[in-house]
Amino acid sequence: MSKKITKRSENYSKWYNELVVKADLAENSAVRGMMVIKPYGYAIWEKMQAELDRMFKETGHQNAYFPLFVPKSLFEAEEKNAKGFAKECAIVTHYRLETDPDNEGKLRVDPKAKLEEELIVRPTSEAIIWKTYKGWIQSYRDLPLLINQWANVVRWEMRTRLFLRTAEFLWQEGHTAHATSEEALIEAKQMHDIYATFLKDFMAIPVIKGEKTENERFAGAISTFTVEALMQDGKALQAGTSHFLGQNFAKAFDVKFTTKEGKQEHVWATSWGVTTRLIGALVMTHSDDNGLVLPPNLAPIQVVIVPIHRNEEQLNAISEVADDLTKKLRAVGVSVKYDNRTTHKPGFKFAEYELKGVPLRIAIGPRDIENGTVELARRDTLSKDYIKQNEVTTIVVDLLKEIQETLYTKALNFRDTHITEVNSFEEFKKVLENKGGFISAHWDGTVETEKEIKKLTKASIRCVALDVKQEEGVCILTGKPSSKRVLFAKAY
RNA sequence: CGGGGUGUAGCGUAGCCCGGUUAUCGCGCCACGUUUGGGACGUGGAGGCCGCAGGUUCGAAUCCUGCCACCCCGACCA
Repeated sequence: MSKKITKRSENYSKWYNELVVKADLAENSAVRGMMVIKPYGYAIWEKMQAELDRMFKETGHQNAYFPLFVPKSLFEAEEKNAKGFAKECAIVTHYRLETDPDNEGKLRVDPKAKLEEELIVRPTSEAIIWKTYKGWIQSYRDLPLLINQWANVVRWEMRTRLFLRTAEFLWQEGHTAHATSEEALIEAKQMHDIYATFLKDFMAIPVIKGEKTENERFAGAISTFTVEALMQDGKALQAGTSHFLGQNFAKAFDVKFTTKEGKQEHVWATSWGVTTRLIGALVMTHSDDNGLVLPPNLAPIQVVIVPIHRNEEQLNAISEVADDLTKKLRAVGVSVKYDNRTTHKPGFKFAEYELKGVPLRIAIGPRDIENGTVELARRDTLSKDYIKQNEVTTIVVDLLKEIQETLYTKALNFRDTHITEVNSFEEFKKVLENKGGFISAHWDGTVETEKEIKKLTKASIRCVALDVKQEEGVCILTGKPSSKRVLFAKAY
């Protein structure tokens, strides 16, 4: 059995197997890069959704749902946005099939059923949402409008990658409208903070909060705030973005409101989103050679109980203890699975739940029944201990908290030791090649230089950190003056 | 779309250069029995349009042509 993961760097997709599979839709199908999220993977997404949704609602947002299809004329209304996504759109041109007279039992597109106007499958929903907002906003009393949508979007990327860049993905997209520029900017920053907090507290992933350069900015945005994470292989991953859109969309869709003073003004907008890519980030941040390692706050199963027995009599005695523990743990909000399958041996189950990243495992055998103990094993450290049955609940609760913190600390430590300051282009290339991670360097602030560095090294500017300190220096490529360092990295 | 690589059972593969019995092996799957404190063992069994189409040949997994798919690297991107 070769389920054990031997080489971490080889391919993260081995870890994904528990969570997701590539969609096997049809032979010769043009559909590529779609994924099927398995129940266990989807359960993680549901937990993420629940926590994010709670945070959104606590900050005054509401959920709504907008259509999947965007008429082309609507889509092209905001020019920059349309241009940015034009190269990766799926387009609906017909609405009916008919039996193919030349091909028994087959269907073909009915040429008479051509749509007058093509429909774009949303790559993002700004257009359709702003078209709708136009009808909802008349007065300053209608503002702010704070709406979020949980949806799927389609981006027909030339090259897809499981989890990180699938052709269809799930996400949430928030779209807000405000009376003033200041208020919109505060909203964009607030959501940026919420993402950083979510990543830290639930995913145990440390992020760098920063702003994107003009070159990396969202199409149609004035500024893009990003949370950047670092994966175990030294590559950076954009984990979430929040955009200040200015009045671009309000102007494109003519969304105006009457101020208190009776003046007509365009509204100010934000949009922000995170996607199923976060599951990829989770996997690539914490997992080890034995498989997934899930932070307790997101693990669908936090504790698994495995019985060890020779006969039915023993199993019954163990089940009694297991059921009791299950009840007590559930009472304090711990999700527990008692795996009493008799079709698999304990060793098999141990390996299986390690692969699935279950944070804690309790094994109960005849010896434990005699001694009033259980064996408790941690997924993160792979260490084991015998503890008293009557102490299980308190120890488990504490340990889940501790594992959550340990995972974060470990990831933070890795991240911090992989931010390297360099002062020359030679040094830059050397660090990039040998160590990876973020490279903090001076840059002259031009798009040309950024593109040139990317061309030469494949590294891009991930962000200008919000907490960056002013510091005189010279651009590592051009030698022109620079007032602060920016963070470069190779990215997914 | 450009460069490189790979398609053999659910998964991983041998065979291909040099054409020739019934296509190899491991995992997984099914049945029965013995097992169960770290991925059990034995016996028996099922499962294959050898990516697709065409060609060469007495004969093709193997040689030739075309196509398709997937993987890696670029351009694009959350």
